[in-house]
Amino acid sequence: MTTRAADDARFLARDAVDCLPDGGLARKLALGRPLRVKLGLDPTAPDVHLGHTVVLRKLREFQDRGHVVVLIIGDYTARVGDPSGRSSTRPVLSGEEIDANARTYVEQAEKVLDPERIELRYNSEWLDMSMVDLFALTRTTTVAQLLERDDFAKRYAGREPISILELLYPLMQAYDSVAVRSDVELGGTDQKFNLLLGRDVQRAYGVEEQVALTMPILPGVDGERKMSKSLGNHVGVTESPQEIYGKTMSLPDAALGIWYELLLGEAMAQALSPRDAKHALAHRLVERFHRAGAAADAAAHFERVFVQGDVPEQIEEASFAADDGVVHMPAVIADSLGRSRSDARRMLAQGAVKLDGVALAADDIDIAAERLDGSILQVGKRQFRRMRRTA
RNA sequence: GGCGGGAUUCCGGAGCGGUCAAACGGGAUGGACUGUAAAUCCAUUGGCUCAGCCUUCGCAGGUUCGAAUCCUGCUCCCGCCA
Repeated sequence: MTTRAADDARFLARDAVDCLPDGGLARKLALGRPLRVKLGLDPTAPDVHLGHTVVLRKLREFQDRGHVVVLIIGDYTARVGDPSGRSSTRPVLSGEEIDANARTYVEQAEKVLDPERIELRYNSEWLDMSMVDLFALTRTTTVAQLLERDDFAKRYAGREPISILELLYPLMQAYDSVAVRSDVELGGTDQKFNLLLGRDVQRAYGVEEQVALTMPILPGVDGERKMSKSLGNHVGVTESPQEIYGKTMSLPDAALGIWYELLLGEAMAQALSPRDAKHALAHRLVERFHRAGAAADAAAHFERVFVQGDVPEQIEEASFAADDGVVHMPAVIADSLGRSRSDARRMLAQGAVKLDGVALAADDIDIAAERLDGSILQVGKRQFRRMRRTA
């Protein structure tokens, strides 16, 4: 029993950065009951991306061993809004928006998690507390403790503003752990402080302390910075097979190893060339989030459009009108691609516009409608429209 | 409560009476190249009926032939002292 717990603990913590305190996870597992493994979700950004799946995959491992995942929708915190001053525009959301976002989030998370072993909770359930209760919560922690957190410490030292509300966020998150009696809380390494604070606060409330398990941060498609939607380097799990495949292929070779490790949970086969390894990775990621066969199609699309520089199989249609048999290209490009006309003119001037694969000259501003009708308009490398005349 | 600093184009950040649609960096887009939507190099980056015109520099007024730049009021933000 105890040996088994130790083995399980070793397995579950194998790719974690921290698993605190030492031996804590094995002790929890030795209790022999299903553990409550907590993950907090922010319902303001309902797009689950590959970075999130690192933690979700870990949760899944717990589920597969009979434990329960407690997903906490931070609806109350979202309603309060804006934790970091003006910097990150985090709008205050309405109840309906939060509900919708939460549903979307869970739906997407279930691409990785086992829906049968999820307990879904909303933190408004317990955070909508009285001042007296809030004071009790704030009494558990000192400002000095909160200032231990890296970003607070930096901003405090640099005399940058830190709002009281922001200081309260870690406490609220910690209280979530009290409320759901979590045995383990997961997060990225950037959550380490918050997860540990959860232990302190649980202890203050006389609740059994949770184990803090942190997973490495997945770098985004730029291979450098952490994957996040706001940095625009993310790959969403709901994106099209083509997008997932293409974005994965754009990953710098240097980041390949980390992606293999964190997303597939295995080392990259050394025998493969970076190119082949990346294709294999892209293939498996697409398969994970889409129907069987989608990966092969995406690979074919990639080969065709990016490697061969060819036209994709599926092209959106765009219509144009031409009263006098002549069309004004800047207007057509602007209308069909959603750019401004000035931008369209620049594209023309730079030779970025092709009609059926043939580049238009910079002075092809007005062209015959017959020439455009039925042909494929291409702007840049990857925007294609099949043109149809309407008038 | 007192004193001081600030609000600029997608972001950061110059500019401090004309030569400003506004330096520079980031991002984005396009081109070349490539196994790649990577890297690198080059170009573009407010709008338009485009050799010109129109709208931008927190908001509202004012001074001036002329203002992002000066003045007044307002809004918001930040810091210091108490």
